[in-house]
Amino acid sequence: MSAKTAISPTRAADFPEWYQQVVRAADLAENSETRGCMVIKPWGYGIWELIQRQLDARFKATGHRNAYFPLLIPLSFLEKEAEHAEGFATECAVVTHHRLEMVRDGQTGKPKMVPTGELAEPYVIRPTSEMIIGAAFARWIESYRDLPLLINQWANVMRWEMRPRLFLRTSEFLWQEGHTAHETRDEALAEARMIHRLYADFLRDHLAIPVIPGEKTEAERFPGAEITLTIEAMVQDRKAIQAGTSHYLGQNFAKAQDITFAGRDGTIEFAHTTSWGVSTRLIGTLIMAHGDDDGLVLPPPVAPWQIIILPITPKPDTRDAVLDSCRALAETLRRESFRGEPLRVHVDERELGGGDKKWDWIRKGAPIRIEIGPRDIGSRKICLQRRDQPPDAKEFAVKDEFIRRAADILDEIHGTLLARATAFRDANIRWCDSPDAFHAHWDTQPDAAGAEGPGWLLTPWAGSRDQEEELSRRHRISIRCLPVEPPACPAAATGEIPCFLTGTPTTRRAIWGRSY
RNA sequence: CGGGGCGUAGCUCAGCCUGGUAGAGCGCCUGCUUUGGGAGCAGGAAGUCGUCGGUUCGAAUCCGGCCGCCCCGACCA
Repeated sequence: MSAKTAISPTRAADFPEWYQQVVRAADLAENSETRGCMVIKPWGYGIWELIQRQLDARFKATGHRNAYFPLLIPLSFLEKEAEHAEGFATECAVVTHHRLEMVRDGQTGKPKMVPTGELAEPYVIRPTSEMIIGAAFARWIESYRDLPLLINQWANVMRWEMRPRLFLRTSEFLWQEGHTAHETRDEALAEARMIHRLYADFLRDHLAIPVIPGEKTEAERFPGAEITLTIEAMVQDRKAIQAGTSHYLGQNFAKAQDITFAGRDGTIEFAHTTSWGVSTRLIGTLIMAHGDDDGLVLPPPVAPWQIIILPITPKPDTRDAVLDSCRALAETLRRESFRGEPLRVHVDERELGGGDKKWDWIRKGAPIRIEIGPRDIGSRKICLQRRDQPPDAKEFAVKDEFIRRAADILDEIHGTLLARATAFRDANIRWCDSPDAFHAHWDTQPDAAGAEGPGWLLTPWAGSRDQEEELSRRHRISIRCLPVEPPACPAAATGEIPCFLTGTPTTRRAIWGRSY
């Protein structure tokens, strides 16, 4: 087996660069001419379409309906909720004109387009849609009978980020944003928590990513929210990625926008609202969670093609027979199903060297590769290769046997990825109950470019916001969440014990880490 | 937005210090040879040297502005 890897540098040598190389090698996306914005290529967009379809089914199953709201939000809308406005103020793209005029350059005579027709009121390109959707909710909701109102939108949003990274933080990104209104605090909280669990389950079952569900501290909350629930994923450089959030907004937005209803006793009340979202950042998380030094590794549920059939055609005279056999196998496999959907199978008939094709699909992360050559037709055998195994690992299987097992193998691959990611995460969360150990943990870690970052700490925590922010600044970390349930962690104490910093007895736990 | 690095062929980069209007490898195209594997040989196509301006007889090369990318930080549901 060759020691050569398909991706250079390796994860260990330079993780950020490795990430970019995987995005390129797997043909997922590229930077565009527009600053901070990406072109999502078919293989990457195919992953997004699958995420979208499968999540959408879960939203529908829990009573939500899709709608669509404007891209442009009147500036005055954003001003209505002070905390919200302040939170997004520094990253808004603003539309100030509504036409262009052709003018000729005085010296060169070259035509130039200049903006003209200044708008009386500028528009903000939505960084999120609470305000424009809230305005609609205010019109739609009159009585308690109109509640709950459960709406979701699939859309693009724009946040003028200072430091973009493909998929992880781009200026424009694709996401879904759920917005709901409820009669009572309890109902709204139940909604926010239900979606929170739905996200955690989705990442586990569809992306093979184990997450830690928890609550954000005040310092990390969504601007304007009362409670922000988050799912936090650990990726292979041990950094945390906030993979999805679900907010209980209290009556803050209802009061700012007059979302009121006539209650059961006839009095006018403010609705309790929620909002929640996941974005194309999930794809970045996926790459960093499962990718290896040969490229992307896709969990089968979101692989645009789950099985790649590679015809081996060494001789022109057997070529047609091999291709026919491959196409027939693909057709048969497509009648099999994986989790209720037909298997997604592709025959790669490109006129390329066999090795080129094989490595192309390794880099793209296709879960299963099947090779069929002239000799296999007679013997009814296939050569099976799995992306959760080394590139040269192969198994010769009887074709009919494989057809029956295909979906199970995909499940197995999913299980392998989830188990690996879970083991990695659990091995990199440590219990910490003293300030000295806490500081030492962050201070002694190498600050290299490679995947050698410090793991997470789990601590008892009863500190103040100021104390949290001081520790965060000092070590360039943050409280990722106050976990709903503390993760498996050797030596972790349970029950009411002293806060590691203040000594105040507490049952609360915090997870600390560096994040993207 | 601060600090650092960079922008030359599709990709990775050399050339820049010591100005004289472009090179390599990979990839691509063609042909031959190979063929259970990221092949070999030969030939070929491909670049307004990020952009605008300045210095100069002459700028990829020197100087300045701007744009973009990468890393670190600040910021960031």
